[in-house]
Amino acid sequence: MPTIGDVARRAGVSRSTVSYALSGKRTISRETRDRIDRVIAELGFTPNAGARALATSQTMVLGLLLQFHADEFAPAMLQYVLPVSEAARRLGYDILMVTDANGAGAIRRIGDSEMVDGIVLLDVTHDDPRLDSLRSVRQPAVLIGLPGDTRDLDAIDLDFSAAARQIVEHLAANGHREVVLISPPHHVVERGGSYVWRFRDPAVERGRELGIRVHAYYGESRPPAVQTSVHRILDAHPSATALVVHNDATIAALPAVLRDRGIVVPRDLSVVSLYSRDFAEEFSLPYTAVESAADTLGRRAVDLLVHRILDPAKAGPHAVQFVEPVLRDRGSVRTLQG
Amino acid sequence: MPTIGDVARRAGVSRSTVSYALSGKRTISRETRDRIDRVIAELGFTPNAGARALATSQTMVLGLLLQFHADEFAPAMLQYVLPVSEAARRLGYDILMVTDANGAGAIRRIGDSEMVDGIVLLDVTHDDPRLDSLRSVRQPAVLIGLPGDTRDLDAIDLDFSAAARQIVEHLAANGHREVVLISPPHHVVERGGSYVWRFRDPAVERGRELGIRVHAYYGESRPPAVQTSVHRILDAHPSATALVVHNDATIAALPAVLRDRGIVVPRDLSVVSLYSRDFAEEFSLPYTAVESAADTLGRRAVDLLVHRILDPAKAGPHAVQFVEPVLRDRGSVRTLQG
DNA sequence: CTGAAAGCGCTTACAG
DNA sequence: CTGAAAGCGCTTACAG
Repeated sequence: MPTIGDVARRAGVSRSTVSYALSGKRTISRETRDRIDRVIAELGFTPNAGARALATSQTMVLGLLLQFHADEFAPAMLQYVLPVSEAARRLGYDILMVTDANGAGAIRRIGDSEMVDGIVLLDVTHDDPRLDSLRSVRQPAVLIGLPGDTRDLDAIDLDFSAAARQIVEHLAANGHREVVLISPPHHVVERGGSYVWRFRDPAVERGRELGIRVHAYYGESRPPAVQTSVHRILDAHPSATALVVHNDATIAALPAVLRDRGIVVPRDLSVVSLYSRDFAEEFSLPYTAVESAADTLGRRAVDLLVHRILDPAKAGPHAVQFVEPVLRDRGSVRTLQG
Repeated sequence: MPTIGDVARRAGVSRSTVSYALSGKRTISRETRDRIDRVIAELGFTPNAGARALATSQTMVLGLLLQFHADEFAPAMLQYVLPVSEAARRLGYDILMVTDANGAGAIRRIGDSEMVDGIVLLDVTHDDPRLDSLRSVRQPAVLIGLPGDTRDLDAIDLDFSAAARQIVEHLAANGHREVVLISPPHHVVERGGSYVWRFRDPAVERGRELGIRVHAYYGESRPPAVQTSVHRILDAHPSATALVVHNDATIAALPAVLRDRGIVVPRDLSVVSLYSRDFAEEFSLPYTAVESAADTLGRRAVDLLVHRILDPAKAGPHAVQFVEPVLRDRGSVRTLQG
């Protein structure tokens, strides 16, 4: 690979002039610039990223920390990865994807060695053991998800509470008085997946206010347990008129389960859920749903992070941002006669 | 962050001594080493990755090129990502994940700027437009998948031909004479997904040799088209005794489809497929299958790549490696009476 | 409008 | 067993 020195020599200028031509940080005469450009093209010169990082203290790389849980429905993860990666590229950043089982250690490793300018943390839990590392590291970070303590950190997540209220209100407006809620599997709660209770509790609460009984259950993460659990839950509540599903694995399996039971939606049962547009497409789900907007979350997380990297002062104090969910009516909720 | 100079000063030695203590590339007295180790721990020193890369011309990062196709069943992709990432970490490498729509340009970018020491290419097509870039770049690469022209490149893939023969032979051994094959969707062929014909053609051929009629069809990538296509295909061949599925979306939907038709496997129909163990678990699939071994492919691709990075001479000429598939009998093929 | 020089933080021959 | 120095390839004050 040619270096900036090769370009300079061949163009008959100094290395600094080539550098400034590249960065545009000072004015260069038309002819010099043209000559430099020509030589760069001839030689196929690309600046060495490591050297540039060393000189500028900027790597133009963001760390993306993922955790794969063996007991989880896999398609969920991917929904964040692509939007994050694309948003980063648009802003000139590459993505260092880190999947170490020891996330806290990995953060220190990529942070202290200055491999990245910032970090995006996925799949954040209530008591996430990675947060201390994150705070100990020079680089700013953005969490996707909501931990118990967000001190010194930026976080962004869907407003699950608002999502729950929207759904319950939609059901109330259509005359429903008894509904069943299927949350993510219980092990997600144990792991500290706060979105479980941040959705469930307001759903129950808002139901109470509106005179709706909400029977809350945990779902399963995989077939065939998913199917049998739904059967069991529906068997237990024959008078419920609607099913609220906050669990990807369950909703993906639902069409088959309902067909088995001879249930037609919304004639025999109303269904509302919470999933992303991508997910709905992937599994061709016909249900009214609050959109979890993984792409919006991913994109905004990156925007936030880059903003804080480039202009920490202007980024202001650390904060939690909640993304307002949008209910997309696909007609799977029946209007009951008073 | 403290630098190697800070450590040296505090330990009362030269920077080179600290460096050698870190790398172990020359012997250091017991006391000096202990002193250095203590100071490193005290200061929390971690070498700067950019500086090290500049000095050694090694970044200890591998590029992983992914392509997301909007028309594809998403869970497939993820199966490779984790094994690649874990294998890389075990060997001391991090992963730069690149999802640019313009893969060829991205390869040049991360290659020419020396951001990576090597590249793993996923989702390789027959006429992959990224291969020219790959050849133009200094770094070695390993493809997962098989292009038409592998000149100057290492590639690794499942031996789809052997997989097809194993399956057909398994059916033949159990007395089947007429079977239906569902391949991936036709757009995968158009995109140059050679694994489609590398499986289908030998299946048909081996069938001919063994006196088995193989009716070959393309599947769909999503519900509900997946389901209706299976119904249509089965309707067309009432006398077929077995179904061979080489399509993730189809096999994931199959349990529901067969239940709809009142078909019990293997009583009424035998089913054999081709998928990974992870996939089988994710969707709880009970079918006899040749395992596509995404984890083995990912791991061996990384091993190969790192081998070629560290010792190009010993790595020998570029080659294509085929991974021998293993048929895992789950009892979904019925033995027919002669 | 441009250049010479210092510096970023490492590694590694060269010397002793 | 250890150190002084050069060098990796950039950027950016400092000077003119």
